[in-house]
Amino acid sequence: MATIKDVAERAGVAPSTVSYVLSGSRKISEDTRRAVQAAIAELDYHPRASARTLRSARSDVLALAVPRVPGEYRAVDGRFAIDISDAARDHGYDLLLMTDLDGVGGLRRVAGSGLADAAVLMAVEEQDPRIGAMRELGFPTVLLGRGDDDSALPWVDLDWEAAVALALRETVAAGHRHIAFLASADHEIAARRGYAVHGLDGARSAAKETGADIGVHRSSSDPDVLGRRVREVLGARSAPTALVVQHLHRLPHLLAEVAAAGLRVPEDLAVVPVGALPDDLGGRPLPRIDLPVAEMSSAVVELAVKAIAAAPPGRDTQDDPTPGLPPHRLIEPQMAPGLTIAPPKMPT
Amino acid sequence: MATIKDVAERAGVAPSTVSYVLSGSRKISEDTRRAVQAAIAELDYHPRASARTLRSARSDVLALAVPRVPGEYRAVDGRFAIDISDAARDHGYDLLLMTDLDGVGGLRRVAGSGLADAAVLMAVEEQDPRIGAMRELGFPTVLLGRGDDDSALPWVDLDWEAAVALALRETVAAGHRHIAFLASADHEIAARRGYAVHGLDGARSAAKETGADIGVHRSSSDPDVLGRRVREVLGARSAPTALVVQHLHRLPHLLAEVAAAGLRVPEDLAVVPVGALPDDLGGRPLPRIDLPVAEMSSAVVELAVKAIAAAPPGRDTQDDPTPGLPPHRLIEPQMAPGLTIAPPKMPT
DNA sequence: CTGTTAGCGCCTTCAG
DNA sequence: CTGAAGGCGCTAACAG
Repeated sequence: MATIKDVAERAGVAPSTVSYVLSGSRKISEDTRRAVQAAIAELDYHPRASARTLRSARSDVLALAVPRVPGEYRAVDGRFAIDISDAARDHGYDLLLMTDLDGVGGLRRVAGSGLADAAVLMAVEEQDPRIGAMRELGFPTVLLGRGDDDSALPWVDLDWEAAVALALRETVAAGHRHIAFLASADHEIAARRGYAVHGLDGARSAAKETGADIGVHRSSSDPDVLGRRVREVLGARSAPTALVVQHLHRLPHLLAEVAAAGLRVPEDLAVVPVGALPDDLGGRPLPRIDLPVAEMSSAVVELAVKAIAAAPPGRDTQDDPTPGLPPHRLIEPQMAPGLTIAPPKMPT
Repeated sequence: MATIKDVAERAGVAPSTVSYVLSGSRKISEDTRRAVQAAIAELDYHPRASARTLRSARSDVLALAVPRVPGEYRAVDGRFAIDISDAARDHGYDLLLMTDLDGVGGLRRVAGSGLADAAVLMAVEEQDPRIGAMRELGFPTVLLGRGDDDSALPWVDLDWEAAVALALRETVAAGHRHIAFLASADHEIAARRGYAVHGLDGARSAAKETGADIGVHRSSSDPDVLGRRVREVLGARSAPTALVVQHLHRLPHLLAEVAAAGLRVPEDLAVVPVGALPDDLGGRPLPRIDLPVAEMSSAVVELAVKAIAAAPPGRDTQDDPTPGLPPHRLIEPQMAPGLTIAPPKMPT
């Protein structure tokens, strides 16, 4: 294991010179630089991360806190983990994956021990205890998904209101007049999750704006309940010609219900998912609004890096009066390109 | 940011005493211990990870190298990342997610800088350059999936041969005599990927053992090609009554083809996926062999921890003659409980 | 049973 | 333009 001293010796210079060559924070003569770099290559020298971190109070690591429900797995978590890792790398950071079953303990440890410089909190819930804990510690933290209190911490989220409104507007533009909107599940709405609430808002404003007949229906995580509601909606007297779906967890199940009702997609019923991951679709090329994972990941890392710059580690910025609101990024939704919403069979 | 010195001062003891209380590597009187622990709690003291690592040459971090194809995302990668993180935590390790687009560079850096104590390599390919690089560095490394050379590094994999054989045997046991086995895709077989090769072996041995008519067909990552082959198989004169599928990437597409051929599942055709993730199934309760992600994750972390213990960091063990073969874990496949394979409509 | 001390590898003043 | 020195926080070998 080569150290900076070994490199210096081999290059015939002082250790500090090697350090300066590495950091570039001082002018070094061309000859010296070359000698040093040759020595580095020959010895396969790598600076010890721990020594750097100890000195500089910066680890160049971001922590990603993934919520974990035992026995359950949400595909979106893994997807974001990978993309956020890519984004972090682009900014010179490594990513530490925290899947803590016991809530806030792991995050406290990582923050307190200086293992990471900032945290990204996924799947933020109302009254998430992690938010308070991180604020109390004065630890730079960014939320993926809006919390209830916009002034608390920086955050990034898809603009769910705009997304649902866009999907509905496009559906109307395709000629549909009777549209069903399948919103989030009961318990998500009851918990006033951001995406659930804002999605409903979007449906409301689209209905007002377009004047179309838009029926709003809640989903359910119980397949049986969901199936019953879908059958009700599709079997009603003035059945919808299009279905805009925000609750995608059971989309294949839902499509099976549609098929079982004797309806073909999209001839009899256009189906438009909102906030979709590729896996949600079961391989079907539906017109849709994708969840912009890469863009959200990039944005959340950018905010994390900014938060680190604003709160230099090593000093308690706890009593800092937070000059102004924390920043946020509301990501604009877009229809997936290259697909069009089929028109209704018989326009009414 | 409290240090061990602050704690010592507040407790009226020496810094080393605090250290000993923390590590438990020395007898400490009850009174002293209590005083120290009170001080720790009052100051909310956390040991600096970087200082510990610098001293001990151990970071208590595992690196997970996830292969990345730009613009592509494999759901299985995210799934394993989360589960391996859980498993690492159980062993006292944190997990660093490496999604390096430029191959072996990131791994070298993490290994050389001491950021991690060991690496887990996902989705190992034949002739994977990362394997040689890690061996050369003498860095503890474990493979998730078999490489071609079993003596190279410790590894963990599902026993794909047993899995395919089991699925076929169970299908035969359900009464089927004409079975189609949809193997891995052309390019996977051409590349001699472990799971592809071993899956074919399993089909061969099951055919011999049961005497059933088992047709082996290669899959394709091209949906059109796959569709054509499936139609051929299902439309043949002696059409199969069951389909055992190892290539799950396009399962929903495949099921759509089956439906388009006018066949109902499972009445007309039993479908049995092998090595499935929940997402692969599109919500359908098919009889199947699941990919045992949790078990594989746990096993891979165990081997990584053992590899660390065998190669104490800080000393070059490069010239160690590797006393005996590296360990491995071949995970035994199991049919998903609570589901049965439907018998054929008209046994032949 | 507890205290003192040296040093892990690096960076960054300060001197030359 | 380069070198020497101190200290980041912690642990483990030496005292006592």
